[in-house]
Amino acid sequence: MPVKQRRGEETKQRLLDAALAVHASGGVEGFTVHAVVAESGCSLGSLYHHFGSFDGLAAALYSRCMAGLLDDIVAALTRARTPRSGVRAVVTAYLGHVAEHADGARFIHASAYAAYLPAHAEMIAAMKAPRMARMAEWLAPHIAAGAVVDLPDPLIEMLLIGPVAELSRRWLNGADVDLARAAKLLPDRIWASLQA
Amino acid sequence: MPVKQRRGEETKQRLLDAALAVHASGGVEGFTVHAVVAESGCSLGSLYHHFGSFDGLAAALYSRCMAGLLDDIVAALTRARTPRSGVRAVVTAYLGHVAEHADGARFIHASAYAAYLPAHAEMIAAMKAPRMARMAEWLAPHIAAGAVVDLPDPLIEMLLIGPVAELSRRWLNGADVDLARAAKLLPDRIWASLQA
DNA sequence: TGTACATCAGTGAACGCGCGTTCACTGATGTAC
DNA sequence: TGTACATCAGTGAACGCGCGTTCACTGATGTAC
Repeated sequence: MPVKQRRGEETKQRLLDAALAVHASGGVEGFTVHAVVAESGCSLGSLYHHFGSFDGLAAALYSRCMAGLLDDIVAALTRARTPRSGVRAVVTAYLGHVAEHADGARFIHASAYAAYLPAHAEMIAAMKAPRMARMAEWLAPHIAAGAVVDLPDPLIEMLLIGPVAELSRRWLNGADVDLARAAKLLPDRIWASLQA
Repeated sequence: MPVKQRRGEETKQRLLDAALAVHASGGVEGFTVHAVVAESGCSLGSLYHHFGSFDGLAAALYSRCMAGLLDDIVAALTRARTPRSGVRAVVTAYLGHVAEHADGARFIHASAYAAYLPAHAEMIAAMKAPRMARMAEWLAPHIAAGAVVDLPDPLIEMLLIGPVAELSRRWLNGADVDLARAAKLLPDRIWASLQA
């Protein structure tokens, strides 16, 4: 049986950290294996040893960033009781995460049309599925009780996440947007669109 | 004085058409000068003669696609009288445009974090400004009359466009989404979030 | 406890491919007189 | 009307750079007995 060594995990994390830093400072254009390796202090061979390919590293980084975002949202949602406070929790958790982890959020958004997502679709789906399920479980009783509109599957998510995601995208692109103010004003407006 | 020749404009359009086709079939990864030139039947030199660089061509294509989308939205909005019908007009026009010009919409969305947008920011801003102004003009009296919520600048746009943009992104990425059904259900929900 | 050994982890020079770009050139167009 | 000529438009082989990847190798770790 294969016996993993501890330092291997440390090296992987160091490479992922370096990749995020390179993407944050150099954008999609500066995001290359050689730049990541130079930033990390690890060797090129180590990167390939642990991730198999540069796309593999990018997919792993996406997965780590997205897990962080979803975990923050799920945690906030779990604390909420009413659907209205649930909407507020999701919106503020999303915007708070973006503000606090701007580099990770930028990487997530910039990955939208990248080839490494379809290439590692199963791994990413496995990461997303349980977290999305917890959100759906939270929401279901409120839909059943008639408090939240009963819409075809993705539309509720679109109404809830759409405005927040679009706003984050602008802010991440350097537009002059006040996230804190949006976190105060948007929840009630979005709740209005979801209330039955 | 420089005298432009007619065939120049035809060549430019042929190159832009080819670029869109290449992006549609090969994605961001297949989107290269050589692929575009091969698809177009024009020469590499012609591309550089007219666009200066490959980024220049990409920016011009983005501008053409975005102008098409905004023109459709503005035209639909102009026909509407009430704010409620205006919201419906924008949502259906956006989704209709995406369905009918999927390649162009995909190029727009995939360009979000590309380097050629900041590099040609003035040209793109010049294309957007008058169209955005017409939408703002349409909306202003309804805000003044107290029919639409008075929110800080980008938030109204986020509430209106966010869910639609996010849904389009999913559909363009191949998710199983019913755009026609969304066009029927979303407008009233979005209107609920904008009504004062 | 200590030594042998299988396997994991790490190294970095070298490679080949394909990218965006250049450039010296020919051909087409439209204006001047 | 016809010819000269300036400029626009189009051509494609060639170039160099930087990308992702490979590979033969050394070193570290942890288990077996």
